[in-house]
Amino acid sequence: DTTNALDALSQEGLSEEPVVQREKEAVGSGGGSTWEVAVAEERRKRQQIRRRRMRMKSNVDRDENEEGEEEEEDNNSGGGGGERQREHPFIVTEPGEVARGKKNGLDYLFHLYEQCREFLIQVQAIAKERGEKCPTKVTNQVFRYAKKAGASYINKPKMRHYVHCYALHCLDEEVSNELRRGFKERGENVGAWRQACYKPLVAIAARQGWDIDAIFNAHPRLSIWYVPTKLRQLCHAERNNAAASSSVSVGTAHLPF
Amino acid sequence: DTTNALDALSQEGLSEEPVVQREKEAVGSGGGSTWEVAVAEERRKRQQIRRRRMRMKSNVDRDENEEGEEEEEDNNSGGGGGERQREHPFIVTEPGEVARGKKNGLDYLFHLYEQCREFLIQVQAIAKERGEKCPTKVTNQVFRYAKKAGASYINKPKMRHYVHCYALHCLDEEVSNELRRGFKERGENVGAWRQACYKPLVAIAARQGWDIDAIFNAHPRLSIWYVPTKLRQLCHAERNNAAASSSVSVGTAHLPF
DNA sequence: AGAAGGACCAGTGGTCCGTA
DNA sequence: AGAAGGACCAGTGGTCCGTA
Repeated sequence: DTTNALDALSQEGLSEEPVVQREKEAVGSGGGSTWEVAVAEERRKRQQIRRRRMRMKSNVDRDENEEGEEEEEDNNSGGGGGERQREHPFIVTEPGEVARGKKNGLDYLFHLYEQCREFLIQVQAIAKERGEKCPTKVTNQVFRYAKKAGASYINKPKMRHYVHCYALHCLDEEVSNELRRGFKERGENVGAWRQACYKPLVAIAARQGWDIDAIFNAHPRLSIWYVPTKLRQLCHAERNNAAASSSVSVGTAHLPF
Repeated sequence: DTTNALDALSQEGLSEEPVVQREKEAVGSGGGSTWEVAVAEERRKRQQIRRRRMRMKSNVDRDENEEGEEEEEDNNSGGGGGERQREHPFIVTEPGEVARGKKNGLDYLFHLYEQCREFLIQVQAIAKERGEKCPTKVTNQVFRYAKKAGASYINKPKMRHYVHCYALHCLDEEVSNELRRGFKERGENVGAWRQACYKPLVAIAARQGWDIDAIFNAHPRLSIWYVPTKLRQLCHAERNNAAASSSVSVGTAHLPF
């Protein structure tokens, strides 16, 4: 069937890329600024803790090596033989286009969401058979099941990262397709395309009373995914903006306070 | 309003009862036996761990007291002034009957479920206002909110313990009321009444295709409560029993294997 | 620089079991 | 003996950040 064809298409050859350094993540736009400051502070604190822990850990590693032979330098094999390989990174592709080289396309990305749905359906069937609690969403349990079933290329951070892109694909395939074509043409990277998916979704929410949860739940393939935090926040912020500006235009006719 | 009247009714005077010893809990009836053995073993292991931890903890307590003055004997005040008092225990009451003495009646019990619903509605309103994730069930968050709002007599273990009793009250008030009258008349305790609530619920499930989750979700006041594990298990076990015996009666007409 | 995902963390559902 | 509930625990949703 077509499912496995797509799988095979994107699975040959896995990547090993060079390393550079790390950079601070840019803060997303479009929210209340005091809130963002608080978030940034919190993040800074955690980073400190993490770094301290990290340093301690590497000390321990060194200590554990003190006795025993000298390790070969530049040895990155880490002990065992089969290091788990990463998936190829995504690139922006047009609908129907297959990614060339060590890349995966967006049809493949969306296909992963369909696969998760199938795994959920299997988990649900098993739960019902056993009379156990039956998940309605793609939970940790489903990701675990997918891994056991051999779909090691499916993981939670990745799926959560692109949920809103899949949402746009479900809710307005025309708009989604046009966005892909535009971003491909301009040679934008996946991150830029991903960011751009938010805006049309907020526009859809605006037309439907801002209830993004209701919008997700009304769609049979989308209802099994948790609404991403950032999308929810954007809808909320934009609703407030819209309300504020409409109340200004109303308010000036009557009284501002 | 009537809400506060009921509250006041059950709040005067709090209990201080004598202490005896502890006993092993009887295992519930009506499930697969190999499974129950496994559960019992698991429980035994945990008990050992817990007891060991307990012993260590009381050693530490003693050590911490070593320096400092001798404590007065039989001092159970524990340091501060306002020890938190427990609620009066429930007794089986008829519908409309108010419990006498240091007891609470079952109308009061069911009233607590209505109060939780009101707290949930408030939590939902706040979440929507803030554009945050909106709970559909009575979650930890709701219990925390209830406590902060001063309803310290509401707590999770208690509410979860009697959910199925409330379910029967919601789903078939006639049957629920008759059960209460019968158990009161025979002078049964709350535990016995609570156990007896399972059977009519399973009968209701049997009539509706065994889907206890669907039954809970279809009822507006019940849908906000998680289906209790034991009720789910009983429905599952009974469904299998029913299927087995019907397949026997069918099987004998054709072939047993 | 951009991206994939191991691994962490705060707070959850669930309920045991020391306590009154 | 029967019951109320503090407190624990395994596994969750969420996502950071060291890694390729």
